[in-house]
Amino acid sequence: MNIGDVARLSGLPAKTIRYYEDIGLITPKRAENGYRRFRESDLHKLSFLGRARSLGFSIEDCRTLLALYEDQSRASADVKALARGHLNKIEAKIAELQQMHDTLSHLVKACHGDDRPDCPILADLATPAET
Amino acid sequence: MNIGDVARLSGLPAKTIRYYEDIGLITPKRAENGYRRFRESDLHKLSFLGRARSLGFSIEDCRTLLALYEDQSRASADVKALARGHLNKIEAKIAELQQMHDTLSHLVKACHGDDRPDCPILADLATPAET
DNA sequence: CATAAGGCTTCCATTCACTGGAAGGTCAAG
DNA sequence: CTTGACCTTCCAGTGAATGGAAGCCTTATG
Repeated sequence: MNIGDVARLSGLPAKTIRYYEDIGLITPKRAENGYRRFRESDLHKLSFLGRARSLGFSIEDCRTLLALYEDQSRASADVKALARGHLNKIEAKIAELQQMHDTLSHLVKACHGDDRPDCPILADLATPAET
Repeated sequence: MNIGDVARLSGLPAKTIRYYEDIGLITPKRAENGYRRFRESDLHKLSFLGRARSLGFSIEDCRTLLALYEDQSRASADVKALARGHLNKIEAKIAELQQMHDTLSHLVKACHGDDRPDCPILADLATPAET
């Protein structure tokens, strides 16, 4: 398979696939003409990576997950710990965004939004933080 | 005031303040020795920027907000539209993270997390997307 | 007066995970 | 033979800083 084929099948852009080779996540063979030649196992890895990335795992996490996946003697505890750690980060990020959201939606509601300059949003921004 | 003073007072790192000058958000004067000389108005702008950034506004949004803030004849509708747009992005991001969170926490719960290799998290990642 | 500590300057590189684009080689169809 | 779709590499840019090196400037102390 050429890169266009695995791109279609994995749903990843060809650029991204080349990048993944660059950073050593996959190591496709080369044909005589220099084209990358992908095997089923490469495609499988790429799909795995795409799914892991869509769950928000970092590239380094993906590297670890791939290694665990291929290690037949892995402990599921290791996978779970990694996922749990990522989940914690997601939760922290959601909490942070929720905080922004609450503050901002309050301000947006308070702003009458007409052609007058008076604006509670700008007033808040101009006010020293009250943490 | 030197950069260290405004850094302390605004809560922003000196590096960040220099960067803000670089991209034209502030334009402090210079003393004879080459040091940046900040005025009260610069400090005020920096605090404004810090607060806006903490609400997640992009640098370009901050630039616009600052311009609106300084435009005495602004329409509050313009500020509100910008904030509303940002709020939409926050909501989209929260929804995306919440989706990741739901999927991942389900998987984490399903993983027994012991020393056996069997793992529903890896099984999910190895499964083609079902979108 | 010398020196040491701390503050200031600029400039360059790095982060993360791609993405865009240029310049050029390869291949199959008409 | 040419067109167009692929493929290749390499370089640069994204956002928003952050880290570090090399080298002035200032202030306090011995």
